[in-house]
Amino acid sequence: MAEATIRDVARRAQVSIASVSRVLNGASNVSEPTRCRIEEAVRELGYVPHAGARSLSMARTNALGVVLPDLHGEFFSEIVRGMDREASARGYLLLLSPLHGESERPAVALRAMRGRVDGLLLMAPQIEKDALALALPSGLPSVLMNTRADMGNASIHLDNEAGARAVADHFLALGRRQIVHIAGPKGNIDAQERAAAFARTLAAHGIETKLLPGDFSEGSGVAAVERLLAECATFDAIFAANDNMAIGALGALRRAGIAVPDAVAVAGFDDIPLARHLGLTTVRVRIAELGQRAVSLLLDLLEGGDAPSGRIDHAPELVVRATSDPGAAQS
Amino acid sequence: MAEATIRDVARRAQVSIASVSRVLNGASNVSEPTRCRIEEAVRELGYVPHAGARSLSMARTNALGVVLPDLHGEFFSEIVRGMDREASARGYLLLLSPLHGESERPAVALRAMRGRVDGLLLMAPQIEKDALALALPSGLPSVLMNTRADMGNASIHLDNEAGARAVADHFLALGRRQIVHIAGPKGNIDAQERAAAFARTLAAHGIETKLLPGDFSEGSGVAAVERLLAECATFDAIFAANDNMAIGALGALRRAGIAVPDAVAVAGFDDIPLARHLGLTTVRVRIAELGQRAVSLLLDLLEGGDAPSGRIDHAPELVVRATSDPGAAQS
DNA sequence: ACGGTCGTTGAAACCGGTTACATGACTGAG
DNA sequence: CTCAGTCATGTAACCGGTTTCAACGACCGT
Repeated sequence: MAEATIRDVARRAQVSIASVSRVLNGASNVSEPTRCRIEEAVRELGYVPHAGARSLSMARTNALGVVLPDLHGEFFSEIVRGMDREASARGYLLLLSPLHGESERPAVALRAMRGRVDGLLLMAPQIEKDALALALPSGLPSVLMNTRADMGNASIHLDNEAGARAVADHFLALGRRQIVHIAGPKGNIDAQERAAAFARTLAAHGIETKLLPGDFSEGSGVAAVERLLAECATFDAIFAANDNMAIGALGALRRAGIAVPDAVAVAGFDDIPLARHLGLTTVRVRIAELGQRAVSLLLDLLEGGDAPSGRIDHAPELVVRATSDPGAAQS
Repeated sequence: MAEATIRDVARRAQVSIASVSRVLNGASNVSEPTRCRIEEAVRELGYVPHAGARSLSMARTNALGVVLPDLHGEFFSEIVRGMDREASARGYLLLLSPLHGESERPAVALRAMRGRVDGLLLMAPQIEKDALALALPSGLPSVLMNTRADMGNASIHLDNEAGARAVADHFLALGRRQIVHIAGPKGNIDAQERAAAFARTLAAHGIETKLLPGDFSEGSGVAAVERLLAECATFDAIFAANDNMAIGALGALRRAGIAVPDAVAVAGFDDIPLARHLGLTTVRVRIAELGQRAVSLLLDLLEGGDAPSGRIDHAPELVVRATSDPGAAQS
């Protein structure tokens, strides 16, 4: 049988659809007997309101669009978990649209959201400012996460600079001087900021950073270390632009019989759950919290009407563990 | 300015909305000059079709509802990744609705999906058959994952029994005889099946399984081991109902100075990415593939019209690593 | 007995699209 | 020259709800 509609309910209860709608939405001005008849009809027909139709007429969907790049592993789950926590606490659903294949036009993904969601969460560290401005649906309240553009949109930014600086200072304090950075993807703003701040901090102490390419994948961390070994390079510390690569590097070092942290200290960025288990020194981002705050900001924007506008900064924090400090306590 | 509608475009291009709709959907029967005028109007107004309205009239949303329990860590990200891979490859979006707080009525989450999605993916290992039958919207094609009920719905099941048996056999082959099982949540069907099959297999060899309660969280794995130690129990192998708990157990054993695998072998279930890094022996589920297959099944159901109906079985596979075999190769 | 008020109800417009069908111009065959 | 058949286009119904507004009856005070 086809799904029952509000009209079926109305017919069965011998009332108009208006009354049914009122009962469904808990309007007060319906007499007791009528309400009962309607509720019974609803029950008998197993009627469930059609959310799509409702959002059309109310111009409100109770859903948020989430557009993420092809995130690796735990970063993805953590951020979605955080977003979901806040969203469902406030009665919203999450509509996921991965931007995978950075090649693909982001515009497509964004356009598909029109009329489906009340607001948009967009994380696009790869996209150029102009492309982004073009792709962003103008009518949709949006929160940008870790993007370059700053065009009046509410946004939340990770303080990559502070994080990278903390790692540099930490390495310096450990007395390391031959320092390697495994960078993230070329166009990625987070990767760029981390690399730049890291190199700058070291340079201020007269130390040159050896830069290796990477793409945020574990494999690229492995490759970077293998390349160092092949070149017979000497180094006593590695800072990878994210934990995934740091973990790859760690594995490669272990296989090569290089002592961590004695010979080489290693640090990552993100503090994914795995980092704790492996004793990886890293920069804690509180990823879930980042997602949660982004949603919270967006919903305030939506519900409050007035913009707390804001550009929020999300501050990271250095977590020292065994890969840089042999005596590091479990944390 | 408010978002442009199809009528605005029509007015601007001096045509009827029908023609605009035709151009938008690539219908062939529109003359070249008209098409151009319309395309230009679309561009000038920055018009983007309203997906919600479209789905209402087409009775098709191109979205799939995903209802998951409050999954832990990597299991969640892996399964969503798999689902998303298949869904977006076939042009669908994912609408997430966590069923968190198992207390909360699942019915609410499911009802909210009506009219928003074309099909439903439901993973609810906790829910009783009757409750599920009640909550499932009848008109919505659904794929059930790891649920007890089998009510004509398409479903995909993990072969928990085979997995648990494999672990039992493995422990026996290692010569372990004092074996502990850390169980999952009480009402969880996966947990129940694993525990039952494990105990049964051991019993067939005259070995009694010591059963400890758990809830799939890492902390409960820690707690279980601590309890064993407090009781001064003797044991030489632990099978946790999932990797998270196994990892917790591993940490607790390490802190207690108990050698793994020499004194105690440890195994988990799921093979989350973390398991590989920690060298945890486990049962590989290929979680992402599970999600992908579920979506694939659902879409075949939707698009093919005819039901490949099927109940698909997803076979797991034992992966032996360092926590049960000192010489285990990296894998 | 009458006008006014209130609470309940229904008719109909609307949200933004799609699409069946009608219309009218134009073409080619008989 | 007429008639059937195309083709491009427009009109209007429809998808399943919400909401405005008017109608209606009961009840009230005078």
